This record gives sequence, structure tokens and C-alpha cells, in this order.
Amino acid sequence: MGRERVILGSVELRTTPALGPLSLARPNPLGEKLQRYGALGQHDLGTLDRLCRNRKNLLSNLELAHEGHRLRTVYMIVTGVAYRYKFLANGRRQILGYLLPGDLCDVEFLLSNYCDHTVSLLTDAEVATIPAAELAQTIRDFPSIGRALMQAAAVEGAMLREWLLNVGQRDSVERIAHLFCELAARMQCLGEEGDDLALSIPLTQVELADSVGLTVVHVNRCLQRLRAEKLIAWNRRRLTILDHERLRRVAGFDKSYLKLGRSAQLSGSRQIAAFAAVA
Amino acid sequence: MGRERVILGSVELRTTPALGPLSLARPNPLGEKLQRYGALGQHDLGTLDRLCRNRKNLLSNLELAHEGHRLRTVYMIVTGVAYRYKFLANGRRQILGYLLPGDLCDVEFLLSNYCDHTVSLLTDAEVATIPAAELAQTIRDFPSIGRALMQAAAVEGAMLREWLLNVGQRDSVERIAHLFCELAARMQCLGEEGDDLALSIPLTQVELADSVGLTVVHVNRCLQRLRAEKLIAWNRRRLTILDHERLRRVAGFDKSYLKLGRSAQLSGSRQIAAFAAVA
DNA sequence: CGAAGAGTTGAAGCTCGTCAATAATCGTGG
DNA sequence: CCACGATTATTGACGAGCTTCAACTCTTCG
Repeated sequence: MGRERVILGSVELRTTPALGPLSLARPNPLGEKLQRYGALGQHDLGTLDRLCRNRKNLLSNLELAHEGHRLRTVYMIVTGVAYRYKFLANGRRQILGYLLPGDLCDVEFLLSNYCDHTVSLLTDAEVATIPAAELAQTIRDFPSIGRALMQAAAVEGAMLREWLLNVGQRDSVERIAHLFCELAARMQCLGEEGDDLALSIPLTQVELADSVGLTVVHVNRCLQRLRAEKLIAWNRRRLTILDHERLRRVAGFDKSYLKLGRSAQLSGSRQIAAFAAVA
Repeated sequence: MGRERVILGSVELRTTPALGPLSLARPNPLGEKLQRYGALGQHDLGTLDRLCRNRKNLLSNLELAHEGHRLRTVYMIVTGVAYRYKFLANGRRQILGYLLPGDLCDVEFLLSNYCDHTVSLLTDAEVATIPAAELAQTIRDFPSIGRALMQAAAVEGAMLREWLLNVGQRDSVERIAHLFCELAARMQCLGEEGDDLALSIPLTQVELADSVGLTVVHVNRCLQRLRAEKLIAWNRRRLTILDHERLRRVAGFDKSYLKLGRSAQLSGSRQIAAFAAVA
């Protein structure tokens, strides 16, 4: 595969701690997120809190799920960042998405035979471990939670499609700018973005390259152009967006697909509403 | 947008009929497909047949769903082919996937506010129209159907991720070869592929280009190389795969993510099993 | 301090895109 | 049936975008 991997359970010496507000403890980001997708009562929220009570502090580079394996536990990111990726036989890697606090990894795995991609921690992270059976029971008992989870899955699908459009059709600078806009919008929604609009995600240029389908060298040159234009700053793996509006125009970014606003829960979701467990 | 569109309801003069066995009437491809994902009883299959009883013959280029609109009906492809795509502001288009007989367009739309992409008919097609409410009721009453639909959605997600890996990391010839392998595998599973392994999908090189993120001109040259290598033949929008095994190796194609085999229903899907309707 | 990781730079060249023109095919109407 | 326009496929010349290779710097951390 041409790349080293740290598998679950192995010791990892170098860790990359999350920077800034991302490392602050938060009550239950899953509940906060799901509230965007459907009105949840106190009972629902309490249930979600109980569901996420088992937490672990894990080091960066740990694999939460490995391509080809089966998953018995669902993980929810409490603090920190994770990311999904797939390898090609020749060692090239495509990053498929980033998991921020409140994101699950991965409901889909539960109903598939095996995971088709790998999920690793980008930073040290606090993670809630949710037994599959317990999640299933919760969905069975609380339809509004199931409904919100379905909506969350739909948004994940929309992100993936937008990502494909990005990699397939935009040029290098636009691609990178679009990725930055998406991450910034999601972080802002979490209240994780500081006043200076610095992203609390410690991305290396290698990861950036694997995200947008370019080489590190070229990504580096694109970043220099974005910096020369005073759109962003970059130091020590940390991005700062200097001119949000111009960056958005460069990227052709329209955040509506992320369904971050209040409006997300207004329409839709009336027809098919929730999972129900059966087995 | 730089491209003409044919919206639902408008008259279309030029149509592209599906070639070969694709145009044969089949009983209910949805039932056949879902059986791969979970054991369905006679009762389930009968229900699926009733669900798909309303059928329409539609002309190619018709839009089944338009980006930004809301959907009240779910469509199931009975015969023919459809495809999903998104536009960029500058008119560039990324094709996100192809819908073959048995595929739904799009369960996800039902629970989202609006569709984030457009779905159009590539060929003339027979389509079953399923009222959203009826589908919801079916899922509520028949958990095994809901479970199978979830599995189908999971496979769609896996296809999308593989597609992104393809566009992001493979070179031009590999990309095209991989797309061919995927389509061939799915068609073969439908029993739609003739002895000569000719695909019954009338693809233009423009659509190929928009699928893999290349220009038409370059796609044309890649096709010539694949033809020179005696891996494929191409005439009148019709692909024939001459050497399946070598094409597979060129593409680095591994069909396991498509979950086409019997094994699909063996493990998994025990935890969370089905949708349930709520509203 | 030394080693490893991350970022930066330059030179060279291949892949792929752009422009533009021509040929082949298809569908339609005369 | 043929002629026509529109779509699709093909070809050549040229150049830009991106990759590759390789070296070097800077930072991080033990």
C-alpha cells in the first residue's frame, strides 16, 4: 500500500492534538446536530445523552474503522476530527470526507456487510462508543431520532456528491477554496470557529492533496496563490480565512447543500420518517 | 448554464431508444434487486409488485428530478437507463451515477427538503411511479422491504465513494476502464448483457467525459488506446468489452463494493434493519 | 542535538485541455 | 429515397496545468 498505517490498538507516539476551541469539552454534539434536522423533545435529547455516555480519549491516527472489516460499534466524534479515505492498489489515496464533532462513523456500516473505506482520527479525539444494538433500540423507540439520523445521512450523501463535482470539474485553486469553504461553514455551525476565522483543523498539505486529487507540490503552489491574493493565511497546519466572501466567490461555494440553517427541519421528512429496528 | 435542458412535460423530438434486451418488458426489477439484499417472502414480493403497478413510458432526456425542486413521487426504472448529474455555474457537468432497471430515484429525496442534483433519462424508459405516501406505508408494514431498501442505499453510497476515488486518483485510461467495468458488472447482474458482452447502454463520449472528469477529445483518444489494445470495441454509442479480464486489471476493478453476489444478504443488516414511517 | 515530518522551490516533461476543422452518423422531412 | 441539419466522433496543432524528481529549509519533538 505504500503508506504506514496505525491500526486500532497499536501505540502511537506522535499525536496531533486538536487546536483551539475544538478541544473544549462539549455536552453532546450529536444532540445539537440532530436538532437541526428535526424537532427533538427533552426526552429525545436525554436519550441521546445516555446513548453517548461511554467516552474514550483516543490518539490521532487511530483507525476507527478499517476497509474490509466489520463494525460492532458506532463511534460519534465528541471533540476532534476524523476523516474517511480509500486506497488504490498503487498507494494513492482519496480522502472522502471529514468527520467533525457530532458526526457518526458510520451508521451505514451497520447495515452493510463490511465497511468499504477506512476512517481514521486526524487529531486526538474524544469519541463516544455506541453499541450497535443500543443504537438500534433507540431508533426503534424514538422515531424522531431515527428521522433526524436519516436526514443526517442524506446530508452526508449530498456532501459526497458535491465533493465529486469538486474533484471532477473544478480547477486546482477552486477545488482547494471549495474544500476550505465547506469545512469553514461546518465548523462555524459548530461554533468552533474563532473570531479570526481560523480553522481548528490541523490539516497537512498532504491531506489537502489527497482530498482534492492533486499532488502536494501543486497544492503548495495553489496555497501560495491564495495567500498572495490575501484570501487565506496558512501556518503550522492551520488555515485562516482572511476574506470569506471572496474565497466563496472563487470557489463557487453555495452552502445550501449542507443544510446548516434552521430551515432544514421545516419541510421534508414527513413521508418516510425514521428507521425502525427489526432484527 | 450553457446547456439545453428538457424539463418534465415538454415535448422531445429526438429520442434515444434503449438498445437490445434492455427494452424487453420485465416483471418487476425492484423485487429482483431487493432479493439480493435480504430474503423476501412471497408476500413482500407481491407488495412490491403492487407498489410498482403504475407505469409510464417516457422519452429520453426527460428530467425525473430537478436540482432544487421537491419530489412528491418516487420513480423506479423498469427498463432503460437514467443518470444523475450536477452542474457548475460555468456550465461544466459532473455525472454522479447511472440508474439501471430496479434502481430508485431517489429515496433520499423523500427525506430531504429538496434534491441536490438532477436525474434525467438517458434512454427511452419505462418507469414506475410510486407515490411517496404509499412507499412510506409499505416500509412501515414490511420491515424486510425497508431493510433491503436501506441496503440498496448503502450500496449506492459505496458506488459514489468508489466513483470519487476513480475520478480523484486514477489516470484517464484507468478511469474510463473502471467505469466500463462497473457498468458491465451491474448489467451482467441484471442479465442484460448479451453474449458478446455488449453494453445495452447508449453512451455518448460526451457523457463518458462528464462521468470521469475529462474532456471529450481526451476521452476519444483514450478509447482509441483501449481499442488498439483490443480491450473494447465502440460503435454507434455502444460499448463492447472484448477482454473482460484484462480490462479489469487495467482498471484495478474489484466488484465487491457492488454487493452483487448472494453473499450480500448473509451477514449484516441484523442491527438496524428497516425504515419505519412516522408522520 | 538529531531525526522525522512538513513545507518550499526549481527544472523538466507528460498528461490533458483548448481550439478548430473535418468526417461520420442519425433523424427528419421533402 | 435522398438531402439536410444536428449530433456525435475523430484528428491535428498547440499550450497550459499538473506531475515528477530532487534538493533544501523549517519546524517539531524526543
